[in-house]
Amino acid sequence: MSAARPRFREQFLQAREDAIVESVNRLLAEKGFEAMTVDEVVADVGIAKASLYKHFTSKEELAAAAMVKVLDRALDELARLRGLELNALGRLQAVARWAYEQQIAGQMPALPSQNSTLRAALVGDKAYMDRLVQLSDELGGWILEAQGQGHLNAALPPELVLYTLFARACDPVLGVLRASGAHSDAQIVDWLVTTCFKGLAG
Amino acid sequence: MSAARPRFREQFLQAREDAIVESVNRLLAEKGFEAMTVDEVVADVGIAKASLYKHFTSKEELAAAAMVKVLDRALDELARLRGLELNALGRLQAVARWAYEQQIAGQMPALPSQNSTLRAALVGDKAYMDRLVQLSDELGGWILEAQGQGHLNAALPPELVLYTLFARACDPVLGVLRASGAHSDAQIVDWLVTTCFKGLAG
DNA sequence: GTCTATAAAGCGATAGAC
DNA sequence: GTCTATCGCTTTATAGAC
Repeated sequence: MSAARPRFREQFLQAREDAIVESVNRLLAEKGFEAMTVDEVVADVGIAKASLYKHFTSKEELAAAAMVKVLDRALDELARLRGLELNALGRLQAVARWAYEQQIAGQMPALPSQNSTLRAALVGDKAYMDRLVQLSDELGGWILEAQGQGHLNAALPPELVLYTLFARACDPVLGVLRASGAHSDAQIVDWLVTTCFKGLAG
Repeated sequence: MSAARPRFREQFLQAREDAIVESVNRLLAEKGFEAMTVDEVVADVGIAKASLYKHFTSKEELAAAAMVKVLDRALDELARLRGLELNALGRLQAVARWAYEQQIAGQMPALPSQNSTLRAALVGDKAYMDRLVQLSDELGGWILEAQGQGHLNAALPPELVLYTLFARACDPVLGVLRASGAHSDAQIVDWLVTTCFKGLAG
């Protein structure tokens, strides 16, 4: 163990890890897990591949680190929303809006639900699972509250509502609609929040 | 050109191609485009890889052939629905229901919207594009009709409704809800059709 | 057209010098 | 810890005999 200025060294390494995770987050949002290569990540950060593997032992662990970060941002947003004067439905709609805005900003990593080795790495990651459970618990509470107030369809199982919110956070409709270039980002987000909660019907 | 029983030979080759496309369709529905390997396809059909490449010149072309088949099935369903006594909204809901049932049956191939080489192969495939345009046109007409009758939210651009229907056909919510094992397939389909058209709100 | 065998390339991960 | 160089594996695609 070196004794000389361990603080500086520590901070430098932490900053490098943050840079890696930030690149991974952006690349995952851009192209998804399978299309993202470790070579791209290291080229983007400007380090050698072997250096990256000193910080993270696998590509899956990289993705897990990015997911931890996005879950932290989501939990921060939930905390912020609790401080506002909104009912449960309003908070849930605000969460959906936040997720769409993250996606527009290129900050919403997209992971394939099919990849088994990735899923195994995620469920084995305590930092990830803890945050996922906490997020699900808090949202679950809001869902029950909104259903009790008659603001959410009480005939739907809360888990269905929760899964739907998670799925809509990565809704590909946003991307194709945005690529058409015919509407503003704000307009698109409004429409998507509307269709999520009120559906397509008139 | 051989002159001996060309009909039989032709039919045999057609049957083999059909078997290939059927395998591709199932594997695409199971694991998606990137996770599906050509080796799996040929192992499933029981032929050599070089034989497959005599019928299809690339993995992308395989996927396109599977998409043509599923679009044909969709167009057949649209023709069937036109013969029923349903208004435009009812037909659109029936199409959504049909798509969910295809997904449950493992017959709805899932293609990544990000893969650029795949997209290029698809837009360059006339058979695929013709069917996609025809399907979009017919659904677009129903959407306008339902909006005119006040049964669909007329404030939403028709393209948004169309993209949403396409996206919901591959909605991952169905898979995770089904994996939980707590509900019947019919119940899940009903819920998803409801959330698609009426949203989560009560 | 179908087969066996192999080429060609991409990618995740690591060895070993510094 | 970081680098260069490379391993080892997977996967797409093809060559050449039959």
